[in-house]
Amino acid sequence: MALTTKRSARPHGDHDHAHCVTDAIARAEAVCAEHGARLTENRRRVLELVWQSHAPVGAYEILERLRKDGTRAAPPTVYRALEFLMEQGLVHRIETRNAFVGCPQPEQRHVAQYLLCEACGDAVEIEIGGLARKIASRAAELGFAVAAQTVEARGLCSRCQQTGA
Amino acid sequence: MALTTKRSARPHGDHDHAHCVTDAIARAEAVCAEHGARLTENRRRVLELVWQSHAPVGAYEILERLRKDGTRAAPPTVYRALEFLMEQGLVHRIETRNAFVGCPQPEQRHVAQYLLCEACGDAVEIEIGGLARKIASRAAELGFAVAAQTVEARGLCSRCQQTGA
DNA sequence: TGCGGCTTTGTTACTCTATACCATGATGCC
DNA sequence: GGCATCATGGTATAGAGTAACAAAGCCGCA
Ligand SMILES: [Zn+2]
Ligand SMILES: [Zn+2]
Ligand SMILES: [Zn+2]
Ligand SMILES: [Zn+2]
Repeated sequence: MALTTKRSARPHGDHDHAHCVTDAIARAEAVCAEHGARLTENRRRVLELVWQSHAPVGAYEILERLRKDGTRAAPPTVYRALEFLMEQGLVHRIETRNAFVGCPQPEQRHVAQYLLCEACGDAVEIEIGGLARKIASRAAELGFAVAAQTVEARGLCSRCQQTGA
Repeated sequence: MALTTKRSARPHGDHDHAHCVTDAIARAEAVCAEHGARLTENRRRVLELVWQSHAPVGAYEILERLRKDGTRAAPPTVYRALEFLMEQGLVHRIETRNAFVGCPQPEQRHVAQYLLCEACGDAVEIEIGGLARKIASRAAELGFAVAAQTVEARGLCSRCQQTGA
């Protein structure tokens, strides 16, 4: 039973998204093994559901999908899995949407920076060189010690700009 | 009936906070006049309540305080006022806290960037030179048109670092 | 093999945040 | 005064997140 199709994966379906998912799971296994953490069935399932699309997905949407599998899940089930996945760096939270998205680079810890398309909902994780450092160093000048950062830009992706015009 | 005191204003009460509030209101009047917008009694009151502290305040906390005034307010009352105040640039939303804080520079539109202390709750609005531009230009390289940005850094302010140590 | 401690999950019941919707009232322009 | 527009009141409900406690699974060790 395929979780995803090329069509549903990305509004602009131009890649083999099934590969995104299987690849993400495989890498998650490796990351968890490395960390000595247990990627249980629930956690793996939630990760798959998060990876169903490149658009951030809400916790309650995950919950619905879990229930369609026949499992009787409640909110804590989902939130606990998400918490674990975030601790492992496998999933990031999109603050401006109260939603979650899979990380394409879980092997190395990083500050996540996002471009969020307001038309198609897509989220693209980027890393602007020196940006995180710049924020931390400016904060340090003010005596502030940065522990975590959130950088999210909203607007229109290139595809949606063309479509809308 | 004074809205605020020096003590309650900032965890590290080292300034005349009453002045912050009256100044903020005065400038809000000017900004609204400039925009041809109406700073009604409700909106002014909500703005005052937001300015009660330099820590972001939740919508329902504002609601409680409104009710203590004797007014029978409901959530939409608060959210509508906040929406208006944000449109006018008088208030910013802190995404990582689902809370709102007054803008110290409402006269000129800008992207708000914040340092958020996890110990005392204080929010300091900063503007890191070139940061917004850098984000927008990197996005543009990827064909993405940025409409709005969120930049929030969490950690410890200088005072709380000393206190904790 | 069975015991004891730890981690993970199930379940219930909330709290907090935010919005949809419709009715009512105020404002200002002609 | 009539009318459009803006602002508020008020109810109900949707959406997001957590507290608390019980049950089950896993692991190392006797
Ligand atoms: Zn994909
Ligand atoms: Zn798009
Ligand atoms: Zn102040
Ligand atoms: Zn502090």
